Amino acid sequence: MTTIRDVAAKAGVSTATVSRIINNKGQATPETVARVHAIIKELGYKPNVVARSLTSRKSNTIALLVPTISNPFFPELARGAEDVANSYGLNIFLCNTDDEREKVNNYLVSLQERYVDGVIINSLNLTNEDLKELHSNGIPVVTLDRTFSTHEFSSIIVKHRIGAQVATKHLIDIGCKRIGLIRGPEDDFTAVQRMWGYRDYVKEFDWFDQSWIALGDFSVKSGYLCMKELFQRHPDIDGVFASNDLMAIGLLKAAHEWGRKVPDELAIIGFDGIDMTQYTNPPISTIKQPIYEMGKMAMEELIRLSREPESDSRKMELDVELILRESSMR
Amino acid sequence: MTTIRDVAAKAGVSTATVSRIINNKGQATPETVARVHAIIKELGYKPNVVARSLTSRKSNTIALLVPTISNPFFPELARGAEDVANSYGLNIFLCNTDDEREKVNNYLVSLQERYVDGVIINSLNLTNEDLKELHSNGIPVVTLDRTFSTHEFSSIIVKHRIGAQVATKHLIDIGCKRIGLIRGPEDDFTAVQRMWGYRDYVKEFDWFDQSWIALGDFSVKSGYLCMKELFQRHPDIDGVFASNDLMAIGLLKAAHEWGRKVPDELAIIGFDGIDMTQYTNPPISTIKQPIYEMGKMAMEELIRLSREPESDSRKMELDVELILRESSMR
DNA sequence: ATGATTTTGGAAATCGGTTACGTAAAAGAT
DNA sequence: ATCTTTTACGTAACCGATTTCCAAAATCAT
Repeated sequence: MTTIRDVAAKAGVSTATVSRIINNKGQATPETVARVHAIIKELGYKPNVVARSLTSRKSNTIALLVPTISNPFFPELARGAEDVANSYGLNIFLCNTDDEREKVNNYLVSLQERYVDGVIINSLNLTNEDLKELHSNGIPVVTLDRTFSTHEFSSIIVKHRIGAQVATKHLIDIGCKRIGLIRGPEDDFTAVQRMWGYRDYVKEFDWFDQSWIALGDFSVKSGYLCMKELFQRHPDIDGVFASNDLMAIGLLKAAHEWGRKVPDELAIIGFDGIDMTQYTNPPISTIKQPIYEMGKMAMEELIRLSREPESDSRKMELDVELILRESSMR
Repeated sequence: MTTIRDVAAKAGVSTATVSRIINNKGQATPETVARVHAIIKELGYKPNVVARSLTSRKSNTIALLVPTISNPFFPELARGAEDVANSYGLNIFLCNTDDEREKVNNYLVSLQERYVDGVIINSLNLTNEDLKELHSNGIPVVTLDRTFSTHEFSSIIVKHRIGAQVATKHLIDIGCKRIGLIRGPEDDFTAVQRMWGYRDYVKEFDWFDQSWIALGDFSVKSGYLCMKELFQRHPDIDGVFASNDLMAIGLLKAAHEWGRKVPDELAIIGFDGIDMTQYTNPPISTIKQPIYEMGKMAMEELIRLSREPESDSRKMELDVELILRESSMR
């Protein structure tokens, strides 16, 4: 391993000079600069990133906290973030929190110790205090799909409520008369938003009441179970908005088993826009979120924040898109 | 931030002593140990991991190199690895290589600079030299689904060929007379193994020739396209082994479009055992790999290697399991 | 009680950089 | 030609640990 001292010795200058030249701070004669660069190349010198981290308190590393990478929503997001990170020479720590308070906390502690340059976080069980702490340590944060009252960090939010409105309206438009909702977890911001979007459109119907809403947990299986529940409660159901695609896939399976023809007897629409929805039978209509884009934007925002520490945080809202497929074509 | 000096000062000892006590090396009076520990607790002192890395040349970090986390095979693997890592207090760098030589290379360089403690790698375009270099830097490596002649690192391999044999035999057993293969990329080790497994069983039939093999790239779309190709070449095809589940899903879609009833007119089996196969219509039979387990084992092996630097590397082979579902039930 | 051996713990170098401060030389001003 | 300002670069402290080497103190042997 060649160190900055080797370079300095061979170039006949001090390590300070070499350091200055590498980071082009301060000034130096063109000749010195050239000579040092030549020797750096000759020796194949590369600054030790760990040593740099120690003084700079930066690590060229970003942490990505997600509930679990197993949920197909997140790999896409991670990929978007990683692509940007990679192009800036940053590495990514992958952290699965399972939405558990303790894991979130452990990660937040260990990440700060490692001088991460920023954190992208999508997780329940994230407190305002966590974020304050990061902020006070000068670590920029971008939250995904969460809102907080404080304005010390940026966030990216998808228009869940509007998306859910579009989905519900679409079912109404194609002639559905009894529309159920399979919602997500009660403490999940996105699930709540999507539920409101659904309610915005069905609340005026006199058939509507709470019993048209089944409580799922965003897993395929829960979509399946919730659909069975809805069939039992309301044999006359003819349309369902599943608040994510995985549940829509489960729902579809339940519909087949129950012998309901999709879309003719039961129209279906999901939310997220994961790849798989186009390959089910029939393909499932969905409200597509710009997942990859979100990852990209989050990372870009983080990079911006770390380059301009004094700049204001931003709240961004992303549009969703209705993707029409066979599951809701009549 | 409280440093080791703060602790030393308050305890009235030197930093050397504190360091020794923390890492319990050397000896110290029980009283001193107790006092220092008390003060550590009192001050909430935590050793700075970056500073530690600088001297130890270790980072408590493992890198995971995968082609792309977007492929649903890898999140599961990553999750297995992360769970183990997390329980040992290690963090994971997620690296998407897209199987590109340049990305692999860039990562390998930057990871070594960061003193990663080990690398789990699943990627084509990985050369023996890359591995040698890691080895000479004392960085343990576990490769997944790749074999190399050198024995300086561990590897975990799934019994692809046997799995493919089981799959093919299964199709024969249920009465398929004309069985096609949708294989994976030519330079992919797993794809080649699975192809051989298929050939092992069909080579004896006189109907068999190369035209029963379509070349896919492990994506859903390519499964779809390959199936169309096979239908055109062999309208009498009545069974297909798709060498991964994503392609099986694409294939299923093609079968529907082509009006072939699955499984009665066309039996289908995939490979991998990704979650989604149980939710398609019909659910797809598959050869299940222990994906999560693989990630776990890889990480455990890596930890073993880094704790016992002199120990021998291991080559492990994992069994696969035939999962029977409707797509191949007659 | 004295010398030999073992414990305990401190001083200082080290890991590989960055940076505040200072000084000598060069450039500019009068 | 002299004084001031600027430029170029070196010295040394520092980031926060670990570790080698060594001395003082404690324990043991005779």
